[in-house]
Amino acid sequence: MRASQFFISTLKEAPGEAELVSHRLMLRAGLIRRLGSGLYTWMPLGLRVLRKVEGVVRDEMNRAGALELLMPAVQPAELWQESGRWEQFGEQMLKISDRHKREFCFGPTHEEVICDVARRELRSYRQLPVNYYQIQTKFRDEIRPRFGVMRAREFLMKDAYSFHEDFASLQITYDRMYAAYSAIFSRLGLVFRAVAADTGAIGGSGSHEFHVLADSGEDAIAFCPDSPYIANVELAEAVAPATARPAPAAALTQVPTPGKTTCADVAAFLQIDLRTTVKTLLGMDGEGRAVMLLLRGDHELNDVKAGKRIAGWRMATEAELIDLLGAVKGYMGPVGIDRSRIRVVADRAVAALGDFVVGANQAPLHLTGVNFGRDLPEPDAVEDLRNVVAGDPSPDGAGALELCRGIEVGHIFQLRTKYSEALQVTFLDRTGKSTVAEMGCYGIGVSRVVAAAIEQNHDERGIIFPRALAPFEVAIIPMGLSRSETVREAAEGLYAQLQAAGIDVLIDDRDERPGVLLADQELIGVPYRFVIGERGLKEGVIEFQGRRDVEAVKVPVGEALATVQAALAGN
RNA sequence: CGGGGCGUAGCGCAGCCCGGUAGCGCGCCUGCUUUGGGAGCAGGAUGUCGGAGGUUCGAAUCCUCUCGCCCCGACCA
Repeated sequence: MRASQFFISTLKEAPGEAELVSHRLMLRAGLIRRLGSGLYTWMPLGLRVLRKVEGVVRDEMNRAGALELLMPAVQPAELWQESGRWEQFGEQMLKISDRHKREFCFGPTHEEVICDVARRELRSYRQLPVNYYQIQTKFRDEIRPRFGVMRAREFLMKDAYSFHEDFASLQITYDRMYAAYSAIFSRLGLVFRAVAADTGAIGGSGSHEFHVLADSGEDAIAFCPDSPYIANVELAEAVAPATARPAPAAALTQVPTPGKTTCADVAAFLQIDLRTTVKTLLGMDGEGRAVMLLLRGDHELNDVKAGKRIAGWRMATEAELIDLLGAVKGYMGPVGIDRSRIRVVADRAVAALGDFVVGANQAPLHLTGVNFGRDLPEPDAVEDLRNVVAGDPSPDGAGALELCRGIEVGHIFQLRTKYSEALQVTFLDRTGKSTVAEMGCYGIGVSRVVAAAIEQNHDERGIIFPRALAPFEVAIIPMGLSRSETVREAAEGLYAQLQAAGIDVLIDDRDERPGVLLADQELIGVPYRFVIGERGLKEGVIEFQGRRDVEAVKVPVGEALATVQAALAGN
């Protein structure tokens, strides 16, 4: 490609809207342009990158035996009513109606549609297993779109859905997808981890998320450096303390703590270890019954876990709080409450505490030296309610957990029969019996991968694309193209040579100063470049430099092709 | 949705508090010079000051309403 014939539109300064590095760089490099909140145009340069990701994904999906199809982006409401998700999906779904006032949605996902395809087409176990996939634009009306293409409302996704005669077959395909995903993200040159995950709103049983590791990631991941254990913090189990609860040693004492309404404040004020304080959270279960959650002062509630242990869990409203405990915000506690009205669920760590500190349910007072069994009844239940923290023992017993952050770029689920049941995807099994198909689903956020890759690969000059996603693999940058016939000949010669060799090459023949050409190449993230100038040509050499290299190397003109080929092969 | 903030030239911003009819840098256009790291000089173009209403002799500036966007929390690829 000739830069003069292409469209390179770089910005020296990033628009103020962009916060995240990848977002700023994508805007500055002219990969994307914003149309509205969560809506982006992929400019020619950015589209090349997006297409490269697609290409790798498609290639590996095909290799893993999946079949590409393309479903409509717009889907009729009836299908979603059938699965029960028309209402359930809620505000995230963009609902639209046609001229006949018939209702549709812009597909946020395609389980319903694929099930419709499957139930019409699949009749016999002989047709199974099948794995259909598509690369489609999705729309989810996110509560808060942000970080550019990272959490856009409209985004490009690869979604695959497999159908099986039994669970064993699903397991095989699931494992194959796991392997395919690993191959995809490896080929894309990303540092990633497959992480045990919560199944979230989509439902089902087994599930893994694929995370590109980056400090800016929105997900927290717990892993054990001494074992293969790795899980999303949402799911990671906080194991019960190994030590038994100590016997009460201190007397129950009421202490005034004016203005100290958080555990940290109270601990600092009383000069005690934060780990001996207990925080009290009041909420409601799905049936409107009050539940009090007890967590150690240094721990955080894990909402996903709470939701799983207590069906319909939500935090209490101000009014409910006043009704149940009086207006004692900041001074709530489990001592002396009406246990017939309020169920107490303690986190495992709390259950192992003795002589702890809680709010006294009276304005400026806390209680110290509190003990279960003596000062208040044992909790009604002891559960794992908290987020793990660094240093917690690994659930597999192999060592201590550490935390890192990741960007979720892929997710695979064993859906089992949740959708196939609702939408009646049945087939005749080996015995001639009508059976509901087992189902798996497998997503990759194609557009998000681009942002994640940049998040992981950049420096102060710009993007450093891994070869597999780079818009161009090599840039030829001639110094003074318009002034030097020698330079022109050498540059054009190399350009033709690289093109003939099938290398994705950009020759920057724009009438710009050298500084501009070099800066643009670096911003855009082309992984390799040749700089061709009269100075070097006099000695018969041109300069070759990898985007991460500090210095260029001088290469004899005749060896240029072999040099890039070697570099590209090693990448 | 709740909490914070911002809308002034293509981009980044100043001006607003204390009303007097809009400015800076980058970019863009023309010419000359320059040419191995985002050039120099000279000349030039560009604004419904987000929108509507109000106060005022006069509004980017004050008031009211509205729209859009960004940031922090619950969602997800």
